[in-house]
This record gives sequence, structure tokens and C-alpha cells, in this order.
Amino acid sequence: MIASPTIRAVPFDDIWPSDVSTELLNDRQRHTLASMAKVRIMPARSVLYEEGTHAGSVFLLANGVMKCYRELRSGKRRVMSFLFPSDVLGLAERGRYVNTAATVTTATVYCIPVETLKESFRRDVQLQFHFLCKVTHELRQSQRQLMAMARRDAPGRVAMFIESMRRNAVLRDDHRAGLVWLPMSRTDIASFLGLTPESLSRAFSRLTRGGIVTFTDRHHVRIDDGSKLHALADPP
Amino acid sequence: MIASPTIRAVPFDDIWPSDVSTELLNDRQRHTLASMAKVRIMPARSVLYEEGTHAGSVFLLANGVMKCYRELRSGKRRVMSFLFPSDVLGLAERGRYVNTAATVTTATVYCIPVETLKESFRRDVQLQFHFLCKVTHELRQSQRQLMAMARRDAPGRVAMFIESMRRNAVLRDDHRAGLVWLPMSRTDIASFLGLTPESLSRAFSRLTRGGIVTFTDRHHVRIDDGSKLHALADPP
DNA sequence: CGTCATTTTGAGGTATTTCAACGAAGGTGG
DNA sequence: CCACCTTCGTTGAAATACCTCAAAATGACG
Repeated sequence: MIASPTIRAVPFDDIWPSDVSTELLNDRQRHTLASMAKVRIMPARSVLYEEGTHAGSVFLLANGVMKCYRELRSGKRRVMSFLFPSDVLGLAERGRYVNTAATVTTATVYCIPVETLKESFRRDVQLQFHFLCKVTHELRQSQRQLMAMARRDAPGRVAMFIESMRRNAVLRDDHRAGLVWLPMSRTDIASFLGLTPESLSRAFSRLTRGGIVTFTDRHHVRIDDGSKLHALADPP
Repeated sequence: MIASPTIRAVPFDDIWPSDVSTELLNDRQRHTLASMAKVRIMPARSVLYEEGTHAGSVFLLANGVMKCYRELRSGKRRVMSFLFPSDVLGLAERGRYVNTAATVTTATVYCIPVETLKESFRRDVQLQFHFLCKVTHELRQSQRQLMAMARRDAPGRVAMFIESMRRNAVLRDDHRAGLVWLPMSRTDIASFLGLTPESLSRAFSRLTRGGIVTFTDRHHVRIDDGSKLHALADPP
């Protein structure tokens, strides 16, 4: 049996005050979503949808990590966002996806035809409200990223990224040990932060040499000095 | 008599395909909003709400231009976004506004208590849908800004800004003449683009010397070579 | 276990940021 | 209505930071 899709608790409270009843999907809503959706289990590094193609579906990431990126005319790619379980994908404009979405790890995705979703919005006001919350959450995330990008210094951007990943931390075995999981490649992180891979590498080693973090392996970083990290992350 | 608030046509169509009927507010919905809202007419450079205060209302900008910014610990300010008629303000997290909102020009704002708004969401599905569209629009805008910020070169950022302002152009007398209105100060633009005012000034004069734009006065720029401007604005 | 892509390290170029000073604009009060 | 003052905007020269180019080392994958 396949688990029902869930929408992480992003209470409207986060946005605007609300009552508890709206904070989580109830069973009926989960069933509604599950019945509308087609489930896709995708291997790592595979494309879910491509920029510019007809936006026929909205997606709910149930499991795994994904990324959204845009192709630049030089052929380079710019990573716009990383996505974690319960995040919504499928941002479009004039019926076309604005990004390309691909998996970073193995992922489980619920694909929901937009017409079907809109139809159920009409019947279930709270369901639509949840999507409003999700999009608002994405907007806050994007604004946070904007704050990070406004800074010119690489170590500061990297510090904000690590803190952001710590917040978004998918709960894993090693999470409690103060370890932060960075499932994506260095190249992807650099692209996301608007840095070259070389600058990112240098920034990481500066943080390491400064006794702020330690890499146990390429995808796990331990925060040794949280206050120093936060001081770097806090925009001056 | 006071005009009813309007929500600019940001069809969900822009996001996901939809039928025409959802593209605009109907008279009933406009009346609903107008009856819920308290109208505020504010002079230029006055604060609507402050970062960190209780987020009791959502705002609809009916007229004028506003900006949202955050205070940094150094005392500097970072402009997060500029807002134009029909834009929604009031982004919050855990019941507190995340930005400070202030007028750039004289502005007319509709203030809607969140509880009242949520109440009417329950009765009017389409109204909620419009807000979903608005927030999605803000998200796209934010991602576009993110693309601009990823670039390191000032002229490129400035070119993207001018094109963005041309799109957002409030329809004015001089709009048709190829003039773009930049109502905000140089300092605000620089802060928004993550540049120093000096760099912004140099970037503007480079664009001017390159025959790409001409400033008729400090707040009006004429695009002389649209293709060159676009070439600069298109991320490489 | 070998091949290939990714990541790291090094040296030089170029852009923006600083720091400082001048000129212009807008708002206030006489 | 004009003068003053304050704020904003522009211009110039030096410093810092990142980017580019090149090459070695590490790790991933078949």
C-alpha cells in the first residue's frame, strides 16, 4: 500500500493567524489528494518536467530531495530552489513551467492534473487553503534566499545556506548528532548560491579552518560553533 | 464614493490553465472586499506596518507605489520588493510581519483584517483563488529577482531592473512614449539590487554612455536600444 | 578496478566595494 | 519668495573579493 500524500504543517498561522483546525490535512483530504494523484517513484538525477513545456500537472514531493533550475543561454544552469518532502512543485506562467525539475535523490512524487485539483478546490475550501499556505511558504523561502544573495561575500552566503539546510533538515538518523545533510552536489550548491564551484570550495574550507564546521563526508557537515556560524549568516 | 479594490488580472491561467471566469474579480467580490476593508490614504514616505509587529491585517495596494524592506543589524536597510497597484502586502510568519512596508509615493491601501478575510474565503472559493494567484505572482516575481541577483555584474542587474519596471509599469501618460517610470530613490534601487549606490550610479551612466537609455529626469528613463538592453538583461 | 566526472588548490585579472569629496535636489523656516 | 540646511546622487582613486584559467586530487560509478 502506498502512503497518502501529506502537506507539512505550514499553518496559516505562519502567514496570518488561524485556528488549529486548518493546520493539518485531515484524512478525507489526504484521501482526496491520493485519489487524484498518480504516484511516481523516480531514481536520482532524473527529470520530472522541463522548462517551457505544457504545465498540465502540479506535483507534491512525498519523499526524497529535488531541485528546480533554469537553463541559461550559455548552456549553464542556475538552480532556483531545492525541494524537500511535502513541498509543492510546478510553478508555471501562461500554462508553461518556468523551471525544470529533477530529482537529487530517489524521490516519490504525487502528480495531480491541474484541472482535477482546481475542481476539488471548488469543493474543498480547506484544501485550497493548504495550497495557499504552501505557496506562501515558498515565497518566504524565496525572500530569505534573496537576503542571502544580496550579500557579496561567499562565506556569508554559505553560512546562510547551511543554516537553511539545518532548518529544512529532513529528519534522518544522523540529524540529532548536529549533522546537517547536504544531499546535493557542490556544483548545485554553488549554482544555487550564485557562486563558482571554486569560490564555494574555498568558502567551505575557510569555515572548516575557522573551526566553525567539520565535514564528516562530502554530504554531511557538523556544526561545531553555532554562534559563529550564525554571526556569519546574519546579514550585517 | 470610494472605488472598490481591484485585483489585477493574474489569472491562475498564468500558473495553471483555467477558465476565463476566474481571471477577474466580479462585482460581488469587489463589493465583498470593499466592505471588509478599511481604506487608508497615505502620504509618501510613511510606514504602513513594521517588521515583527502583530500581523493582524492583509493589505491591498489600490493606488501608488510602496516598498517592503528589512532592517539589518548594522542599521542598514534591504529593500525586498517594490509594490504596485493591485499587489498584496502583509507577508507574515508565526503571526508577525516579516518586512516593514512603507509608501514610496502617495498611496491608497485597503486594510483587511485576516480573520475577516479568512471568513470570506470560506464562503467565496473564487476569492481565495484570486489570493492564491496573487501570492503565486509574487513568488514568480521573487524568483525572477533571484535570477537577477545571481549575476555579479551591475549593468546586468540594472538592465533586468529596468525591464522589470517596464513590465510592471503603472499606466501613466508618459508610458506610451517608451518612458519607464522609476518612482523610487537611487538608494532604494541600489538596496533592492544588492549594490552600493555608487555602483548603481556608475552602471546607469555606463548604460547612458552606451546609448542604451536616456534619463529625462531622475525618475524617468527612456529606452533607446531595447535589444541591447535585453541582451544585457538576459543572463549569460 | 579502471575510467570519468566532480572537487579542490593555485596564480592572475577584473569587477565591485570602500573611502572621500563634490554637486544637486528637496524641504523647512524666515 | 528666497536662503539655508539636510539628504541624496555623482565622480574619482585604492583595496578587497570573486572570477577565470589551469592542473592535481579525490570520489563516484560501471
